[in-house]
Amino acid sequence: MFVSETILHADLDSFYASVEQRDDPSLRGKPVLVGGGVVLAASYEAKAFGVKSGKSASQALRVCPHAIVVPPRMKAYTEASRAVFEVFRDTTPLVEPLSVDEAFLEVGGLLRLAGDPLSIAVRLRAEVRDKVGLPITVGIARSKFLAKVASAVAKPDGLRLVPADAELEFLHPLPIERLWGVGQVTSTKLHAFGIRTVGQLAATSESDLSTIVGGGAARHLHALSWARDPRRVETGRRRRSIGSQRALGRRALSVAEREQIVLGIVDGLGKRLRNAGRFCRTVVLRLRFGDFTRATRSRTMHDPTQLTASIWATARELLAEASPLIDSRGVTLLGISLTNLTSRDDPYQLELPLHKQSSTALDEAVDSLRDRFGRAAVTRAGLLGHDPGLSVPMLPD
DNA sequence: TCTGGGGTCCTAGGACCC
DNA sequence: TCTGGGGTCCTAGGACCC
Repeated sequence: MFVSETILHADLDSFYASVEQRDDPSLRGKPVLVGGGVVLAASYEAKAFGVKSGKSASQALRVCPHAIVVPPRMKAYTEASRAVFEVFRDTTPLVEPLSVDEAFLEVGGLLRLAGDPLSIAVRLRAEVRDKVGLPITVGIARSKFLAKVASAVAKPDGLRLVPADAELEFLHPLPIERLWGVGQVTSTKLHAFGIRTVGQLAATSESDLSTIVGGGAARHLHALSWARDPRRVETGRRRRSIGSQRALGRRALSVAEREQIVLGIVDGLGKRLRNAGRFCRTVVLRLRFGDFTRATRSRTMHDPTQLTASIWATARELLAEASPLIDSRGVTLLGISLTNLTSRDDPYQLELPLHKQSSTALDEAVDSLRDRFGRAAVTRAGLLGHDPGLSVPMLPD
């Protein structure tokens, strides 16, 4: 027996709201909104009224006046997420998390051990329901993209398999908004050319498409519309950035107040960095203004760091440089992102143009490397043996 | 009418190096 | 001395997703 539909996309339904309904029986079967100023999650009973997450709570209450608003309990969601991922990893070691509430699972190698993907998915849903008490939807297909579309179509509390020989039948009638990468902007552009369904997009040539959305997006969307998606399930993906931000309201803040806020953010990020055993090299200051436009200012440091003091020194410089911008436009949000993340054991690539090095220059290079990595780690012969670069373990801070 | 907080990926120009 | 082409890194902005 050979099965090609081996990728599962597992997605918890209205995650935060489902946890609230699980923990408070009086909320079950009722429209529930999680969040304060903004709706973080809406139960399906609320979604039936057209409530979407990301909208303001006051807006949501206008279309769904009898909705019950509850404050978020992040700890409970983190714990629920951990329990669900435990079920995922009991199912297969090949799990690729996408967020707190969804993941891809590759189950192709489990045929003898655990059965075909459909029965694995049935069991997975039952287990999440039994052990964690939450509804979960699973899509099954030959590719990540189709598995994700399948679960989106099957929601809530559903299961959907897209057979390999019926992919275009399934895909082409769907609206273009189902494609990964089509949001508000792209969908408006495509609608202007009469392209509303995936089938219509597939019938448009890639070169015509590229005049509407640009070359990169055209290639990507055209491939997806013909169900071409070669990406495999990856287990070892690491976070590429961490960040934190604060909405400030409209009141003008003094320089000291702004610094206090950013220092608080940096302090939290430094702790997260150290807990994760990671280092950053680039600090990004994020700003949002009264008219909702945004700006960023960034600086890359010479050496990777996980120390709050080093990050703060850079963040403070960026903040000072952005002062004129802030004073003239009025800032309503301050945030910091840390990128260019590395770990202690990542190899650090040194560029040494050896063919141009004089003997003296090489000696100097050896000395400076020994200063940094220790005498034993670097030899002159070792340097000459590597052309043009040298990999040594990174030893930040 | 009013827009939170956490992320990913892509593009494009300029500096710099070979 | 003038010239080209290619590659990488940094910065800024933007679209998109949950």
